Amino acid sequence: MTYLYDALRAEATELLATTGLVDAAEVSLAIPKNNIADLAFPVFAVAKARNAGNPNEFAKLLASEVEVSDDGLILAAEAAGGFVNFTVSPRAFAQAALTEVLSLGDAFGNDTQIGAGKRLVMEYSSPNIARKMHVGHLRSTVIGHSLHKIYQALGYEVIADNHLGDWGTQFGTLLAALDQWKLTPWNDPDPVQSLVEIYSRYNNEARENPALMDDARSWFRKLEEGDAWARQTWQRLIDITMSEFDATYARLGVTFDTTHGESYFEPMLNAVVQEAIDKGVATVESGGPVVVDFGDMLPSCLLRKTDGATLYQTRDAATCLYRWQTYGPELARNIYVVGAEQKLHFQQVFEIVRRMGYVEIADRSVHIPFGQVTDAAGQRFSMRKGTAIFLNEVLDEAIERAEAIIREKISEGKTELTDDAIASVREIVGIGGIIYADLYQGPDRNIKFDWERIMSFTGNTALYIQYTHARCRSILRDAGADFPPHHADASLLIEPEEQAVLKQLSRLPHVIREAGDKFLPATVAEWTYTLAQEFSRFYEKHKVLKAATPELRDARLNFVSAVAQGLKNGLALLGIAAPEKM
RNA sequence: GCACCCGUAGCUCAGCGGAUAGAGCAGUGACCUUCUAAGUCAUUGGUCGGGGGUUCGAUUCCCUCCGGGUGCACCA
Repeated sequence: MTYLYDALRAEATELLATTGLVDAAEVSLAIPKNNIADLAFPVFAVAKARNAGNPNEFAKLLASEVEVSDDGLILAAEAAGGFVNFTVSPRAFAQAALTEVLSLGDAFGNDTQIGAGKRLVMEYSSPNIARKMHVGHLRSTVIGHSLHKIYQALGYEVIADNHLGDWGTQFGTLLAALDQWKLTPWNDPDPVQSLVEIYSRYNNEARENPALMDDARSWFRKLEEGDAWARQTWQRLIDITMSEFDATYARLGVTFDTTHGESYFEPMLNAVVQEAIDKGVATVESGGPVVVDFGDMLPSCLLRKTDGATLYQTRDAATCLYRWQTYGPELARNIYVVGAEQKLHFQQVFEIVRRMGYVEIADRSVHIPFGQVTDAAGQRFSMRKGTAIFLNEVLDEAIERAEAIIREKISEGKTELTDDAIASVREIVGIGGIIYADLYQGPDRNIKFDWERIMSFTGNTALYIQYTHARCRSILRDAGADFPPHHADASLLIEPEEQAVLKQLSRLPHVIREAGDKFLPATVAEWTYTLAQEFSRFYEKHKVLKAATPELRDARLNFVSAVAQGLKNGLALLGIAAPEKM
């Protein structure tokens, strides 16, 4: 897909190449700082490579040799320091920019050729069955979901997998408790909460009475062996937990294509361990444990314990191989959105797979790590200490805070909304705020969970972007039958504020590609925020409905429509909704 | 001890080889009879953790030190 953004760069490159002073391949263009120009070519590297002397002089020479054409997008080339700066022709640029946004609509920014014919597996969220989702699950869910949207925009067939924690001795514990105490948590008002309490109570009692743990282990063994009641009850635990998780995902707008929990891979583990041994990747040590030694490269790890049980690494190696076998060579990437504390784990898993001879999938597997969510004092939230904040509580609180600000604006006479509209807008604003607070920054840092910051109602927030979108839609509503206009001449949009908005709009395709390359939704968040900011500056200074001429009014109506579209598309890539009115 | 991540304005973060280091919040001062002031404009605030090095040029790359976080086989 060739966008205006691409055409502009191609034209600048061509202009430079036709001077004969540089080759097209040597030209790498940058976006200038402080809006000095629209595109820049830093000549330093080329000047040096060609022994062309002083970069400032070389830039002057280049700029003087560039001959712009009358029907091109570029108006002029000027030297400034060691740069050749290009400025666009405002009318032609406005025309082209507006046309592509309005004609592509929801698809504006997408470049489906990039991923065409390629598949991509993404593992994210991955909570544990019989537990509550807490703030710690938010990051994986929200980052994963946004990347999911971004890769779809790039044309990949994305398979989102929720890798549930649905296996392990904790299920033996729960089965033992349910059996001994004859409990039916599925009939309780908050079944998952009951499971959490039952689990905790059983473990507490087991501290006094170690025989209880033997019972738990024996129930897990029965589960593994396929005991009918154990299997049926285990499935029931999954069902009641998933019905709660699904409700949370629905609030966040998150969906998955597969939910292959750890149990799904259980039957494959023995074969994987055996294959690793056969290929000399792992060795059986005296006493029985199966060890992988990476030499100086990485700390060694286990594929099988002395008691014969498998480990996390075993399961993830099996998962990785399963995906490669199931999704085939079209699988371009196997992505794990999992906390940074698992970094070493994934290095080990990918290296095991590589040493087993599956180099392609090892190369295509990537771990997207992110920092932890801590409390205001920088302490980790702990389930055990009871300091954990549950995800549903976070969402409830966000929605309440959103409603409070909405009602405040209504009471100040700033807006009018029906009760139905309030009910919808508070969700969009509250949940959007939570998502944006996580995505607007890169994933590496730890995040201090701070209500004042994540539910701020001013500045760089989802709310600001949503508000800007609502203002755009409001203008279009007020235009009534005049929108869409029959004839609109976008070349009238030559005010600096209009040009700034259009330039930002035209960069979305580039931003989506970059976000995909860097696995970084924050790139899209920043673009969307900047677009809202540029539009707000326009909005402050210029009138749309009361523009000086009917022609200008028509052009600006289309302009506003394009901005709304851009804001909506940007937010959608983050997994955030754009309200029509707020 | 070893490995990885982070350290940029009072606070939260962009920028990651190029032009005077940018936003938001907080502070100060303006702007609503005019399309939603949830906004806009102006302004205050920086030895880019310290020190070396590579480079025409370093917040950005390399080394080293300091501070904070995380991980380092029979948990996941």
